Formats: sequence, structure tokens, C-alpha cells
Amino acid sequence: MEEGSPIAAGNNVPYLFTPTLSSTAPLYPPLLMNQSMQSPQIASDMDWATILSSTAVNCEQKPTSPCLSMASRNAREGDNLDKNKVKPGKTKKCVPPRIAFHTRSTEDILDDGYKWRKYGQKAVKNCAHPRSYYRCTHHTCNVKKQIQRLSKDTSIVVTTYEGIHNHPCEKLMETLSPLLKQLQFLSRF
DNA sequence: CGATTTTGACCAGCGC
DNA sequence: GCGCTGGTCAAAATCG
Repeated sequence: MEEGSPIAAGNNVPYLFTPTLSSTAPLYPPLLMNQSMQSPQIASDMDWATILSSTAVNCEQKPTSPCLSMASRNAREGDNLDKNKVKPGKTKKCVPPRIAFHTRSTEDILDDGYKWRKYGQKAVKNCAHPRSYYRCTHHTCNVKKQIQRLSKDTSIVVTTYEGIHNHPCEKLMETLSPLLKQLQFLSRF
């Protein structure tokens, strides 16, 4: 992997830059950038729809998918396959859709409204900062994210999301529900 | 005491 | 085939 590139992001993975933020600032509004762009551009609603819909389409949860061929994954899916019985090599490597956010922040963990549980941390080659692996704590949700600081600019945190949440964001709902109630009340007049 | 984090071990993919 | 690397597991430690 090229040093300084979004972590584990494939060539077609859009990655989103956020302007300088305080440690507690949300990730929005993001700037969208891909390999074909010279500079980041503000992500429009259309961009978001495209990104999220393509993610949703490619992220269909199929327990029997080749993506989940690893023994450990089979075990997690409730499949009691013996680890030694899994035949390696023949399954095509699956690159799940990912979105990477570049955020300038002093904090590694940015509050995106969802609840995450850390399941691993790894030292990455050519990078002074380790990469942390998180999983959404919602029992039916299989979304993962990786957090790592850029080696070139340690003030930038790269957050890579894999998959899409199949449940509402708790914090977002908390914020929106009074507004929705107010709208419902006003719409009566 | 349950939830979460830490951390060493294990495994698969990839390049040589 | 072998070694390197990234991703995940799972037991132990820590936290609230």
C-alpha cells in the first residue's frame, strides 16, 4: 500500500475529507475526493446518495457469500465448520465497499453517533501509529471501521467504514425526534 | 458483574 | 514454498 493513502481503501473507494474540526465536531459537511480529482469537492446530496446506495447494494449480508469464506468468519456466522477443514486459496478475494474519512482532529475516536466496540489493534508498516479495528455494537449490525493516523500528517485521522448500518443512528434520532414532533405539530395548522 | 479494551496468537492473501 | 502483512479471534485485564 502506498504510504499516505487511505487505509485499506481500494482504487474505487471514495474517500471523504473533512475540513479542520475540533475533536468533538461531527464529520459533516465532508469533502468528497477520488483518484480522478485534483482537489476535494464538497459532497452533494447526490454524491451521498450514490455512495450510500452503492454501499448498500454491495453490502448485502449473505452468510454464504464467498466474502465470508474464512474459517473465522464462518464460525462467527454460526457455521460450525472446523477451521482445519476450510480450503484456502480458491475463493476470490472480496473487497467490500468502503468509505474513508480524512478528519483533522486531535482525538483518534470521532463521535459519529454510533456505538463501537474495539476488537483489535495492529501496528502498520511504515506508519508510527497503530491501526484500530472497531465493530458496531448493535447485535444485528455488521458494520466495521478502521481508525488510523496518517503517517505524513499525524494530525489527520483516517476513519474507514466498511458496510452500512441496518439500524438508525441513536444520537441522530435523539436529535431529530423533537424536531419531527415539532414539525408534526406545526403541520396541523 | 457485564461491557469494553488490550494484546498475543492465529490465519489467509499476496509477492517473490 | 516461504515470509511478510493485514485482519480477526479470544483470553485476560480493566473499567464503570
